[in-house]
Amino acid sequence: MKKDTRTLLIDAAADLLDKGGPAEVTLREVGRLAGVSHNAPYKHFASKEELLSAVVGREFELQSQAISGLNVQRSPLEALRTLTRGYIEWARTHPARFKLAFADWKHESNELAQSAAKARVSFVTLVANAQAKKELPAGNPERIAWLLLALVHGACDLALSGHLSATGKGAADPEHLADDLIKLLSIAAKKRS
Amino acid sequence: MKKDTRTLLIDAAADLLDKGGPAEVTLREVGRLAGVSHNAPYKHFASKEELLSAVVGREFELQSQAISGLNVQRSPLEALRTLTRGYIEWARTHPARFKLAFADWKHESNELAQSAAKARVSFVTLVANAQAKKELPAGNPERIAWLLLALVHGACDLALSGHLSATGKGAADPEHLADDLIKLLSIAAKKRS
DNA sequence: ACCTGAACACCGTTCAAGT
DNA sequence: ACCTGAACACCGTTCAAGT
Repeated sequence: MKKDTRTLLIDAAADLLDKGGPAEVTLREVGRLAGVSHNAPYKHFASKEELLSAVVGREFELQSQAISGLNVQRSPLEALRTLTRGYIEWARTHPARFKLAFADWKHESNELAQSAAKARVSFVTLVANAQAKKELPAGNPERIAWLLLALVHGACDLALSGHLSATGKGAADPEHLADDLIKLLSIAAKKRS
Repeated sequence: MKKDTRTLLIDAAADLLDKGGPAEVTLREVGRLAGVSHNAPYKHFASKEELLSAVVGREFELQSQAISGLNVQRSPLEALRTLTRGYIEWARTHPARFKLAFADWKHESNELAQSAAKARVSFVTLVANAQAKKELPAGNPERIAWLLLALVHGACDLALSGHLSATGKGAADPEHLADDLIKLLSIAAKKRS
């Protein structure tokens, strides 16, 4: 099955992005890697920004599939742990895609917002499941989902930019911080109100 | 008191950055705003990246001064709340500086790392104070400081890139999420072990 | 020591033209 | 419908020269 030019262009852009960030993604090199001329991309994307947006959109799609495909774990809390691990893994292996996914989108495409939103719906469901089993405190599940996501995202972003490398015993990597928050949440869940 | 050229260049770069991100910061325009030629910046900075790095360095310096200048509040917990509010305010009013501060620094200057580290020392001290008054759970103060910083940072980053705008009752802004975490921490502090 | 003006290589984008 | 090659404007960077 041959890939169409559009897909080849996105593949090439993703590769270059991984290699050296958005600056490394030149339309000339993208075209070369895809085997077309340096401005063939304009027949598929209105601008370089739209091409990069397509790369990010595909990332969100993959992520939302990964979440949906999560096997039922021993407990909802365990599933949440797996989920955060996946997010951290993604940020570590594809830092440029991670950074770009949360960059400022001047022409914020509606399509991009939708694929991102889709990826988060399953996440909120997991939280609600954990609440039903009293493994997380009561309250709006979206709010708790945001709390978890914000922490994991922030820890990844700080780690990637080298702002989290504590020395010695204070060492805190994203995995540890995520576990810390989940622990705090389960403590609050067990507290009699 | 006349500002020297170097300061004028940093001022101009910061202004352009606020206006439209790093792409808007062209050395030609920086020079024009500073009243010098388009390549005079090269007599003060080795590259555009170093100029931007200087802008970020100044931001961290200002932040560390702001933390040090925090008046003693009614409680350490209240001081932490004020601190997070300041961070969020900074991210909201200068989103481009915020994003740039945590971008990938290819030539990660040692100077930049130091000014960032300096800004965090006072933060850890605040956490330790709160622990001494039993307002935060025991444990490594750095670890708890990272937890707070990661959450607030992540919430700001998600909010800026439009990934946090929940609809209706699930609405979560950085301030709410920060309060949620501080609440969770104080619950854990009060729990008998 | 600091600055200027010309020049170079590179890149995003446009356009007229080809199949 | 999709692609090509030339061309344009812009930008980071370098260099020889000025005070």
